[in-house]
Amino acid sequence: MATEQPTPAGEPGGDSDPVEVVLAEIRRRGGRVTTTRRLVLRALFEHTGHRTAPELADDLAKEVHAYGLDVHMSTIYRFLDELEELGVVSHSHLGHGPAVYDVSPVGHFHLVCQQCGAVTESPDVLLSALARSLKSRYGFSIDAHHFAIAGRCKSCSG
Amino acid sequence: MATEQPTPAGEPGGDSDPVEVVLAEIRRRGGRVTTTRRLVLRALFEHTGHRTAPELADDLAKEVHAYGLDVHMSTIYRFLDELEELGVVSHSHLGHGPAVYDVSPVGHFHLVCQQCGAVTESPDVLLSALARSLKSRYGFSIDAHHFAIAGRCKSCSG
DNA sequence: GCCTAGTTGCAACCTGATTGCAACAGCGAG
DNA sequence: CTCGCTGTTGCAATCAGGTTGCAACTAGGC
Repeated sequence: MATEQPTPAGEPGGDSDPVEVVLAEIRRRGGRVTTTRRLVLRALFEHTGHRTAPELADDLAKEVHAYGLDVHMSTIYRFLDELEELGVVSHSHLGHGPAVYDVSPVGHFHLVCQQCGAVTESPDVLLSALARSLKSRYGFSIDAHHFAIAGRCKSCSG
Repeated sequence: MATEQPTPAGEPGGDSDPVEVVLAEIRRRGGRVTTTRRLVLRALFEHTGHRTAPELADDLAKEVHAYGLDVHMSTIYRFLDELEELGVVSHSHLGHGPAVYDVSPVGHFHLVCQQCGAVTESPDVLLSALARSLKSRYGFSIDAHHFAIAGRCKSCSG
């Protein structure tokens, strides 16, 4: 196992490489570790920003060519699905194009009920589409840390 | 653009029907008023919620059947496009399904710069996707009126 | 009533995404 | 090391939402 691929990043010790961490988790769940999956994960983690499945496929097409492999869209979608279940990535739909996949956000923002004061945590990813819209339209950057959304929680909105 | 304005002099008879108001605006722009368009508009205004183009088409298929007409998807999409330019509706992409079209929101929310205090207005529609996500995931209803987003404006984020 | 320019129906096409299935391959048992 | 179970992949077919080019049609100004 963990046949260390010569990682270009030169990470000391396999554990710090998020790619290998995820692969280990997959294996623990009874999944198989394949070259394709390692490559998809690498492409995902390489660029911190969001990627679409087609973009991913395109990147892989180039990199993978060196291995004489061909990575199909269906494979990518199926794997991304699995990664999402694993909590490694999450996807959201922006505008017209394809869905974008982000490596799961660590942050969250807060929903505050104006009636009962209850606070609900929501992952930042729900905000990403809005954040991008506001950024591109007004040049406005949301401050996620100081960000709370006012409204009514489930039990108070009845 | 002359969105419907409540005339101080009082509403003359037929003008109160938003469908006819929009049709009048279309005609004034040199557009043609057709039965199809009247029906699409009626279907749009009938349900206040958001509708998808396929839903719209489905509704129309039934209603229009009485007129012996057939309304094509392409026609609906083209007309919705035009309505969007007119400012009558706006569409947004939620989840996986088709885009949803809403009769244009009247409201807007505020972007507040934490550094210089500048306030930017942004149409509520940018919030609709977020609002729906929060609603379906947490049952949380955003209060758009008391809603301000904190962050940095264009000039302060540099 | 005529003509022009806006509209419509239609069919072909595009992209993103999903599915069924046969072939393949990881990896643990033996 | 080999075998075989089972997860994974490639592929082609399929689906859905959406767009476009074009010929036929018609609203509405003259």
